[in-house]
Amino acid sequence: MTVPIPAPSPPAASALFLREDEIRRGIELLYFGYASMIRGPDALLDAEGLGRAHHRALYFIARRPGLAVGELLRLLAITKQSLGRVLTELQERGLVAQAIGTQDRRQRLLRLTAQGEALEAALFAQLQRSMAAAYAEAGQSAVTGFWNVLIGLIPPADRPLVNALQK
Amino acid sequence: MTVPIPAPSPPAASALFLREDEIRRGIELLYFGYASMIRGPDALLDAEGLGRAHHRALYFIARRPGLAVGELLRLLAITKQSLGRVLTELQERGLVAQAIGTQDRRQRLLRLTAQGEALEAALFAQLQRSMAAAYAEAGQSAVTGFWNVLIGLIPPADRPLVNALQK
DNA sequence: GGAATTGGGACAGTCATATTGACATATCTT
DNA sequence: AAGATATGTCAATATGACTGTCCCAATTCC
Repeated sequence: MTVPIPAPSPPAASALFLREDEIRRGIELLYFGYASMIRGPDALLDAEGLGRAHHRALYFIARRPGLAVGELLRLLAITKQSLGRVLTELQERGLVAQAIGTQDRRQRLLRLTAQGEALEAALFAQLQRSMAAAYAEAGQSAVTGFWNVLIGLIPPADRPLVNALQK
Repeated sequence: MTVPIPAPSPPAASALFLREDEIRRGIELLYFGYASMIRGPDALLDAEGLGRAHHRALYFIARRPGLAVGELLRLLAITKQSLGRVLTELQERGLVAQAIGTQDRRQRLLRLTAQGEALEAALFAQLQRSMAAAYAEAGQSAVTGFWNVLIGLIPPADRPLVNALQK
């Protein structure tokens, strides 16, 4: 097991956190933490007859109103055929609306309707409940560490895409 | 020189770390971090003709050799019909073996064959590469925060199940 | 000892979400 | 005018989940 070891200087504690058990602990917590979070909105989605794929699309459209279909595709990392069905359904239900791009008229800019905003807000409230509770329980300094490890998991090439979600 | 150097300006969680933007940041990083991690072994799985569901089963059987089918079901949080197909395939390929429980002879205790261990080790190496790099980049104190927030996401009732994976 | 419960397995049908491949149209770039 | 890009659509397929039902063997309860 060859792992990158940061540097020789810091005493004792620093090398230990790359042991297999520590790695497995991180994998498992990431798995169960992620699963627990996304399970929150399931009841609401079921009641609407929507799935998690619809939620992901709603989430990013809410986060970046006016994003183009191609940007959403890159965020979701699925094929346009897969997204097509989801987007069509969301539009048929009046949750999402399209507008033709102003700079590039080939683009279709997506945004939520008032109805879509209401649903997304309700879904978000479920995620928020989990996340806010976890933040509060762990404390602010833990949150910084949480973010930094997760950023480290994302391939550098993908980070600009993720960071662009922040205003 | 003493500590792994984080990226230029690691965005710190602000004092108002419960604001909507901070919550959304956590949701997004958790989403992309999780997705990035589990994408690592995909090429290997494809080459074997296996899917992520097989990997999850292999992972937990490797982690807890001799666990019963019911325990695996609780970890994966799926139905036994869903697990049934996965487990059958893994056994047909000679990656997983069953033994009758010693205390309770109704139980089927699962473990990896030598072949299964070899495959799981290769799959784990992929996960490890991501996670070790993220740990090294973020630094040890970040890892503690990472764990603590993730633990906070897991409903208290489920935590014993997760913690029991640690020896 | 008999009844109820539990652990595991199996069959059948369905659904949600993803895939590949091919093709079409409008628009932008050069 | 030619080529690239953004989007949409049709068709077929795969994966991984679901519900519902039935079954057997072993354990536990009374």
